[in-house]
Amino acid sequence: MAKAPPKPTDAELEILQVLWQHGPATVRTVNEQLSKSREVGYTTTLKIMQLMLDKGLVQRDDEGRSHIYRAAVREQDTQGLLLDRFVEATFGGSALKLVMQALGHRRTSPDELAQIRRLLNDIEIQNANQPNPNPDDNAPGA
Amino acid sequence: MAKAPPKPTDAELEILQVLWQHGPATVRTVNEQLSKSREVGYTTTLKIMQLMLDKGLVQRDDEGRSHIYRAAVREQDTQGLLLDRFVEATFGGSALKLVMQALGHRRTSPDELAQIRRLLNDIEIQNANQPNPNPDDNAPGA
DNA sequence: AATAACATACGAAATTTATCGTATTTTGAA
DNA sequence: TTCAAAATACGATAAATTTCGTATGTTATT
Repeated sequence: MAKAPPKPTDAELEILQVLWQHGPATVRTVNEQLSKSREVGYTTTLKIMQLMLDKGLVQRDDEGRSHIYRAAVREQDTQGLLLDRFVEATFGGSALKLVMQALGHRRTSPDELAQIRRLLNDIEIQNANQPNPNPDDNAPGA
Repeated sequence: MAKAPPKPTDAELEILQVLWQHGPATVRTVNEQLSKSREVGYTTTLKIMQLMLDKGLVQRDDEGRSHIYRAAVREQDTQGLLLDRFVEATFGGSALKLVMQALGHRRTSPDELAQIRRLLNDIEIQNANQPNPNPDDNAPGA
């Protein structure tokens, strides 16, 4: 079984964001996107993408003159992995604290609040339909 | 005006967590707490705490034989700072996506859901009473 | 074929972080 | 006072990350 790719670094995450949003792209395209927000040399981007290939974070099609890179990890999986680590390091493992901080200390639009309410409803429906998917979590009987 | 302390590193954050929870403490005490979850040498902890002093992340009382360190940054402020950076790096700046991921991809207890609902209610009351007190505060170039 | 333009490969430097060994200082007790 | 225990200070190393220069290879055009 192939080893799971490691946690991406900050620079790698920037590149993944571009690939997730844009789809498969050349080094040049990625570098142009990155250059919109900060200055970065072409060979710097190239090098990082080559390292990402070694780590299994991206795949590439190297036919033709320039190679086409694509993300080899999914956006949601990666965000989830990073979120777990972040919650652990910063909020002592409490996702609730994170959400409270995120919602409580910045402006949140009515539309966003509505989306979150819908999500809460969905979750509660899930909970109602499958109240105890992991019996070890709770005490039996009740 | 004194410069704001920088973003703490992972090891520094670990130490801050101890100081926030335990209150002012010696290097030895902090090191003993850290040693509960992983192996770390005394002088390693000492060194990091000295660097944190230079950076302004902690203060210390150096009377007596051993120095007493205390956090110089508040827990909520620090979490907020780190959260901002994390949201930017991982979710492209969308706090909504972060919350959706945090709530959607892990089990959330009914009690936690209730707390979040209460928070949503509070926020909407705030919004209704003071729809937009300071429009320039948020929203850097989207 | 020669060449300009562009692409990749690779080595190496600079930074940051984390770690720890050793030297020095302080303090309390013998 | 002398000594041992414990604490701090400091230097150095190692690993990871980021950066970029330079060498090399490829392609299309003239």
